[in-house]
Parts: sequence; structure tokens; C-alpha cells
Amino acid sequence: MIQLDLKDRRPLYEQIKEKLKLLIIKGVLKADEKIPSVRELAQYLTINPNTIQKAYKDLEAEGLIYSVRGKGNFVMPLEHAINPAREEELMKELQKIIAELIYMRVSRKKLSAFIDDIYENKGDEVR
Amino acid sequence: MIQLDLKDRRPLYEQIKEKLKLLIIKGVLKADEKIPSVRELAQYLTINPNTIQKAYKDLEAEGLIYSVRGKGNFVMPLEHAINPAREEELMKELQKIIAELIYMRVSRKKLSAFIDDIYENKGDEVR
DNA sequence: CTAACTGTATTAATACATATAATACACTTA
DNA sequence: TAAGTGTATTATATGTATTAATACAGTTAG
Repeated sequence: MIQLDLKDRRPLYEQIKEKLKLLIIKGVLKADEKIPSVRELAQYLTINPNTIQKAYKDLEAEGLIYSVRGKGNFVMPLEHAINPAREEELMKELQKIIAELIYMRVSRKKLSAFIDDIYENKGDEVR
Repeated sequence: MIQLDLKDRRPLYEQIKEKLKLLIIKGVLKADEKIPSVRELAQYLTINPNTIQKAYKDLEAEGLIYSVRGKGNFVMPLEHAINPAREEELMKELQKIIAELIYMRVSRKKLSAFIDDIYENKGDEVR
């Protein structure tokens, strides 16, 4: 389900967040579907449960999953996943990246084509 | 020239990088213009020179400035600031952010309008 | 040439972030 | 009740960030 990359300098919990987010965005994990328990995923990845818990806590704060005591963690249905604060955060990041790309002379045309591709594939081709 | 925000949880050198990058992108700092020396900026911000040096080193690696021993640090002219590796990095980040925005039901139309604004203002309205 | 400025590098000390480990407690379900 | 879930706490080890104090090398103005 998830593979960690030790060569990646980012924290493990960041990698876990990213991979899970991708599975949710791509629709591999569907609304209200249960994701692995903290202990289960920790055992599978041979890392500490606390690290998984941190990743899950962050994903919950971002509105992508919800957790139920005694039951598990589940994928937040889209209607509730819409999170204005998170959206604003993403737009700000977007703003910075695009401003830098513009400075580097990336044309509006190239950028539009790139974005069109993402809209068509819905994020499939992230490594 | 630059103001640090202690409430910001990011490292100081990240804040410095971001603010300088913005000044360069917006054209406030022009090609081959000298930026403050590590000691000068450190004194002005009342932080350690090593922290400034780390920020400058990163900006040099990203191709935004160049440094000359004994003289100072300068804004890299655009012709040389174009950095394919950095561009690819930015495109990958872009891909992730947009995929998440699409998941959050942000329309292509809204996104296009946002990007058009950035192209027109060239990054002016980042806080 | 010298003094005062530049960038660069190193080492040490401290604080914070990350990750592991071992527990404990509360809730859910078979 | 037993075994699974999330959640919280404390301790420990390691990595990252930051400050601090120096040192060395190149540039420039006097």
C-alpha cells in the first residue's frame, strides 16, 4: 500500500501523509473507507506507531480523514473534505511557485498545458 | 528591507530566502545588484551571520544569486537564473498542490483566473 | 602596504524537531 | 471479557536550526 524511501530527506510522517493523500485524491481509497490502524501500518512499515499517529493527526487537520475512537481512521467524504482554510493555504503556496516560474520565463502557454494535463489525469502521474 | 516574523514557525533562513526571492522576482533587486553582506544583514535583523549565510547558500544553489569572495552577493541576471533542475522541482510541487485543489473541487475556471492574476501582477500580492 | 570590508569554513553549545520505545487509558466489537 | 481500535505520556536518541566565537582568503580604499 505504501512504500517509504529512506533516501528521501523528508520526515517519515511527511512521506506517509503525501502517499496517503495521493491514494485519497486518486480515489483508490474511497469515502468512509477504513485506512490501516496506526499499529497495523506501523508494523507493516516497521516504524513506530507514534509516527503514523502524527501523520494521521495532520491529515485529519487538513480535512482528508477522520478518526473514531475504538474503530479506526476513515477517508473523509468529499462534501466534508472541503476546507476553506486549507484551500487558502494551497492557493498561497501556488502563488509563490508560479511567481518563481514566471520569473524563470516559463510561458503561460506551457503552464496552461501542464495544468490541463493535471485536470485530465487528476494527479495520476506523481511518481 | 526585510522583516522577520517570530510567530512564523518556519526556520529563519527559510523566511529570509522567501523574502529575498520575492524582492528579486518583483524586480526590486535588479540584475547584478549587490544585496546586503552576511554581516550587515545579520546585524540589521539581530540574528547570527551563519543563518544569513545558509540562506544565501541556498539561494545560490537555486540560481537566484551569486557570490564573489571579498566583494559580496549579487542578483543573478535572468539569462543565467534559468535553472532546469529548479524548474522541474517547482513543477512537481505545482503538480501536487493542484491535484489537491482539484480534489477539493476548485474549478479549472477559478484556477485559471487566479493564475492570470499572477501573470499580470508578477507576484506582487504575496503578503 | 595596511585597514576594513567582503565571503567562507570550522567548532562548540544549545534548543527544537523527529523518531523510537514502553506504557497506559478509553472506546468498540465479537 | 478479550482483542482490536484511537489517544496520551514519558523517556531517550538523533538530526536540524541557531547562536557564538574564530579563523582564513580575497577586495578595495586610503
